[in-house]
Amino acid sequence: MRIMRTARPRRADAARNIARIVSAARSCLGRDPGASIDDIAKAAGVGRMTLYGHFANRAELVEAALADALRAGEEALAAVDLTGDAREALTRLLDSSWALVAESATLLTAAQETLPAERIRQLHAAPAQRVEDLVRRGQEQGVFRTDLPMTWLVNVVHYVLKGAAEETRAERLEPERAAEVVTATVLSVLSPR
Amino acid sequence: MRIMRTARPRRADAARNIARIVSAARSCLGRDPGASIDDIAKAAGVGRMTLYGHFANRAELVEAALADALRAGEEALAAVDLTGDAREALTRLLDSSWALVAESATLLTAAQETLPAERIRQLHAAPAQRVEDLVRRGQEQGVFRTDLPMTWLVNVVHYVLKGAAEETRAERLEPERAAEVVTATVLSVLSPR
DNA sequence: CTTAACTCGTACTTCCATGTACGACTTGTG
DNA sequence: CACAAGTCGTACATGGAAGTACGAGTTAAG
Repeated sequence: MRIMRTARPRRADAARNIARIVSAARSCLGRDPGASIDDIAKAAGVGRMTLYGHFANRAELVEAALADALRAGEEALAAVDLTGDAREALTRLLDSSWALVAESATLLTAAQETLPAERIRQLHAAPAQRVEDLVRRGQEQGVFRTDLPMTWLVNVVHYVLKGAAEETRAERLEPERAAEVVTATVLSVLSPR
Repeated sequence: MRIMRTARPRRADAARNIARIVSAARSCLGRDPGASIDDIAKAAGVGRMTLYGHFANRAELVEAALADALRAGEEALAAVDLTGDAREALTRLLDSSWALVAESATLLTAAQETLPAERIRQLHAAPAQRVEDLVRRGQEQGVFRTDLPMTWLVNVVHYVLKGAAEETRAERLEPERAAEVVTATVLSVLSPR
């Protein structure tokens, strides 16, 4: 996104187009990680040149799309009540996360091909921290296991979510059951032996 | 691989080159799913034209590489004792699978970008069946859960293995601990509540 | 040793996506 | 309404990888 150094305010139509482009990028890259700039511009109902007017290159666009998806996710997740029994809190968190992750799993793949790993890690810091805090709290309550590395416990949640997204896409798992299956699986992984 | 219709025997040097190419393809695609034909030919110590003499296109080559990896896997896994307690059998199977899957996870990604999903499913039929049989036997013994769909139980094993491979590559998980962590995780997922 | 099989360099065509350059047209905004 | 801001089509330059064509040289096998 073009940097406005001292804030000559952006024109309303430009702002609207940027929003449409980012949204189109999220949905196109969410379907096909290799979607071309052209595809995205078309999906946004905008000329390719307009797109280049706002994003200098593919990487900038992908980053904006990923950042937007994560921002939307943060918003939804901030509303989740994480107090009380850690297992129940995790269930609530997964219920809210499921749709989000399923939607953006493919987008993340696209990002991994374009953006440096470090940048992606930074963008994910907030949601990862949220899960880590919850897992730690569960460990202190004695309801979550402590015999595996913390990073693994946190990331395996992500892998299970991604797997479920793939199973759903391949129609081997009914979307209605997905959240339940994910929750049951993750709780099993986190429970002490 | 060029089809020999009525079996004029292949020359020894050609057979050797084919083997080198397939092996190079496995290792190149195992590092970078987007490796070019040229890269692979170079890694095999062979001219690009020689490669095209044996494989008409990229897809054929990728398929040969994947098939070879799976063939090697089958060989190793056929030796595993799957009798007795299903949990112990699964532990043995995972110990042997771990290195194999870690090695070929990226190759599989490459295949998914080139080959039709159906073809990949076919190639994986044997190993998937092996896991499924074992899970079913565990269920009959009452040591594995029955409240989640069979396809999920089978595939989640794969997702955990792939996840562990990624964690290892990112150096967030020590290779020595990987097998243990995978086993503990998978056993937790499969155990009844 | 003869021959067919195989190797492999060079050079070429094709294809596709990225990114740039130009310029005319349209539309918000003060 | 005037002008800057923004749109966007056409055209072009670049670059990388795929796959083809040719042909001279090399080598295995009977």
